[in-house]
Amino acid sequence: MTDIILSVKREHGGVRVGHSQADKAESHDRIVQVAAARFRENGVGGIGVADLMKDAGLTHGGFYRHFASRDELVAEAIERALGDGARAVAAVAKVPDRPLAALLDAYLSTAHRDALATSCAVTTLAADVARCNQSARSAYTRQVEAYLELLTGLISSNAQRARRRKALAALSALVGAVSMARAVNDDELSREILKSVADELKAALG
Amino acid sequence: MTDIILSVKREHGGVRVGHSQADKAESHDRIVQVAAARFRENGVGGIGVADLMKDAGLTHGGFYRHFASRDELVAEAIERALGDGARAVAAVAKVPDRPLAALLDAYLSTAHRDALATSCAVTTLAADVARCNQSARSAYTRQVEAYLELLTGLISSNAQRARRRKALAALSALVGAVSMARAVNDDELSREILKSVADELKAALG
DNA sequence: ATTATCTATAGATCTATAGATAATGC
DNA sequence: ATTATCTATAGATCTATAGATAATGC
Repeated sequence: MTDIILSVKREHGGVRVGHSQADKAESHDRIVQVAAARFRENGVGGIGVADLMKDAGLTHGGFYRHFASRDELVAEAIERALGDGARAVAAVAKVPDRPLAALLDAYLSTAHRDALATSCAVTTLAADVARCNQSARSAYTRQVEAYLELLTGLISSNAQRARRRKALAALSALVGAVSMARAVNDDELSREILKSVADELKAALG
Repeated sequence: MTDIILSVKREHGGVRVGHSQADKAESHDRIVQVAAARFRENGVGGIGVADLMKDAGLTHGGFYRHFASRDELVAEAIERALGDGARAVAAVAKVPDRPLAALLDAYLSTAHRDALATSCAVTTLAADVARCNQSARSAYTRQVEAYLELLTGLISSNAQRARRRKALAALSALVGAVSMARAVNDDELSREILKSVADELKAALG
């Protein structure tokens, strides 16, 4: 509704700081974005308000003009993280040639395994979300359903029920494979997990 | 080597407390056991030394005569949690009739989904272990290999390589299914995930 | 005048340590 | 004498708040 005006930032305490409403919206967005990344890297409990604000280029005292509590940021950041992953997956699924294989290869790549900050939150934040408030869990549930619809559409099978069941098994395998591939400290085994699940799913769903 | 003598506990500060070496070994074991349970329930960072000691019936000051640091307990407790799960799975796999189906049904039961404190650490602690020291990650890796050997032996297929690949995909699906079943806040979807993966795996591996 | 951010700090909690207490075990 | 545990506390860290500062926007 209100126009977003990109205002020039001014000096304050030696650091360029904005004070307009547009600046505030930008700051809010930046805090959520930083939190969405750092929560995936360190776990939801693994980074504090002060460090998050520092990462966002702000001081931690300003935090509570943006959020009533840390929990409020947690809810927003988890929804953001889930949305980030959703967009990435949707993009891959639009590959013209063999979208299912492209999706499986991307999800089960070492790049996805290692890029925690931008990784799929359905895997990376599963344990944290299970201990979270209902709003975060609802966002997670919607994301799972979105993945299932996407996969169901890409699976070649006659019966709708069989496709749904295969999609559930495939999504579970993706989530479990990346979880384990990150936890083991044997890189050969880690790669074997990713490769085997990719091969097995291609055979089962192709 | 040394005989474990169960000594009678004496009064101390109004609470029965033991002071023998056997008592110390018991205390140590109890702390690790409590931690293995609470870390699975609350996450490794979700409970402090004082609360763990309270749960073990001790005061938190005594902690550092048992462990050099909290991290040392984390390593021991994660190994314990992994071992607990391994024993439970091995027990189910010894069911005389259709051990594979029994294993899949037990792992994918709502009981296992809900019993966080005693649940399989390969699923429950995956994200925490990924951020842990090498000793915890080595224990996790060994446990994954143990599950794979167990599953490989239960899968009916000719080629050894195919069985190994199927075992990797099956274990991934188990881990992912339970992770998601815990995080979603829609019980119908949660049960559908568990049931569909059980059906799909039975069809793929039977 | 209002407000977005900053500086400073209160209060809670957490890891770790020091010294006291009461038992064990030679 | 040694030691397993307890009481008490130091020091660090974390969430949240209060009041100051410097900008926006009427």
